[in-house]
Amino acid sequence: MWSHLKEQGIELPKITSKEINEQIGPVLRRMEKIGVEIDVKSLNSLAKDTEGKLRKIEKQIWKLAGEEFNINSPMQMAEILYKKFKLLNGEIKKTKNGYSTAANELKKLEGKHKIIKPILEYRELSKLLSTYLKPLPLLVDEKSRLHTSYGQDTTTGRLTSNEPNLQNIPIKGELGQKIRKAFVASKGMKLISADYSQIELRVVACLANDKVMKEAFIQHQDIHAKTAAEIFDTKTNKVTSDQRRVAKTVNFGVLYGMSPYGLSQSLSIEQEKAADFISRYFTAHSGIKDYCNRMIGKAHDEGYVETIFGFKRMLPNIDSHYRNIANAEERMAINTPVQGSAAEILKLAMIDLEKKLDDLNKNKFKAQMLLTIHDELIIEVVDSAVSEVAKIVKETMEQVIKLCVPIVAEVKVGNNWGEMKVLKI
DNA sequence: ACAATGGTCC
DNA sequence: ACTCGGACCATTGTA
Repeated sequence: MWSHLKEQGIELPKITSKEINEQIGPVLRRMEKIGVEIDVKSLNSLAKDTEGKLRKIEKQIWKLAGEEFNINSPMQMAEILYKKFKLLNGEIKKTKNGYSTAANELKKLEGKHKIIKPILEYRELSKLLSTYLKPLPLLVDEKSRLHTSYGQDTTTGRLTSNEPNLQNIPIKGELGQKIRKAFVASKGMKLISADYSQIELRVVACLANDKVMKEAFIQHQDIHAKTAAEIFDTKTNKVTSDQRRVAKTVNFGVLYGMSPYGLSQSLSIEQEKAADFISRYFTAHSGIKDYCNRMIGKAHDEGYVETIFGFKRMLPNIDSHYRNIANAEERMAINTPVQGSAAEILKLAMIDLEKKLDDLNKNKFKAQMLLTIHDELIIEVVDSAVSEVAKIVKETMEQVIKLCVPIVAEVKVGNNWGEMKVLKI
């Protein structure tokens, strides 16, 4: 399938998706067993603070609503907002049973009623309280370490994490940051985080052999700014931060097989505008356009698509006469090879790194992998070996496979997961 | 026990 | 009219 990659100078390690998954197994079991240390006191203290704040906001919301109701109930919330206050402005999405009260929809009403803001704040805090602050401290072992379980049963080849899920620990917002800070290195040790920079876009640049995108990565350009220049028809150095933000969404959209509707929703713009962005994007990136058509064609012809190491995803409904079902599988046809190949690259790097750390630990213990979060690794390392290990991690990740563009991993170090400093290597 | 809704991450 | 890719989990409300 991907034999054409060789002609681009890409060298694939001689290994199959199945072998990667077999070899990553023991690595994952070891990471599960080791676990990650949590500052339980800090989480408990944050939980207390947050409970207090929630009680306050709850009262405020009830006062504005003129009655007491269960803020956690979308049903009761819709009753208040849409029946009592008639805040429907014509652009609120419907759910199966009524009008949505999802945050995205409520934001459209922020200017219309004072109750919206505290509701959004309540939602954020109560989410973090009930999903992270309350449960996590109950799950630590006698050494205050938290042990997740990694799974491999996904449709794209990504790993999963559950009981607890450590792949969706908050990062946004003030409280989110504080929660990350409660993931700490043991005494005398540091955490190293290493994440691939735009690995999926680099992968698709190669899968699609897209001239413009390849050039951008080879020259280490700001890919989102460059895309902004293309779709807004301006110079890269004249791109505004707003234009760049839009372009970033467009670039993500590519990976998801974007439709004008989907793009318009995530950018809160008109569909016509979104369609125009997409059209300009595909004009600038004919390689990507061809790639999309090739994957859809393959799914039609063969019934599946696959990653660079041969992980297959069946797409049995690609010929459905229900356009929405067929369209959904077309998007999967576009996304799966990208997301899946990127996942395989990180898994390969983990297999490599495990061996190197084993060697390093032979004489004296120095470092161990703790977590994997799709394009990121968290490693715990003794203070004295930080720079040595950081270098090994970065090189392992960047050299694990030769793509048609450079692979870049950013390495950071800190005493906890919430405040890490970039390491120049 | 289960579906619906909503929200966190990459 | 089309309701963007991949996961896990909490809460509500009904069965």
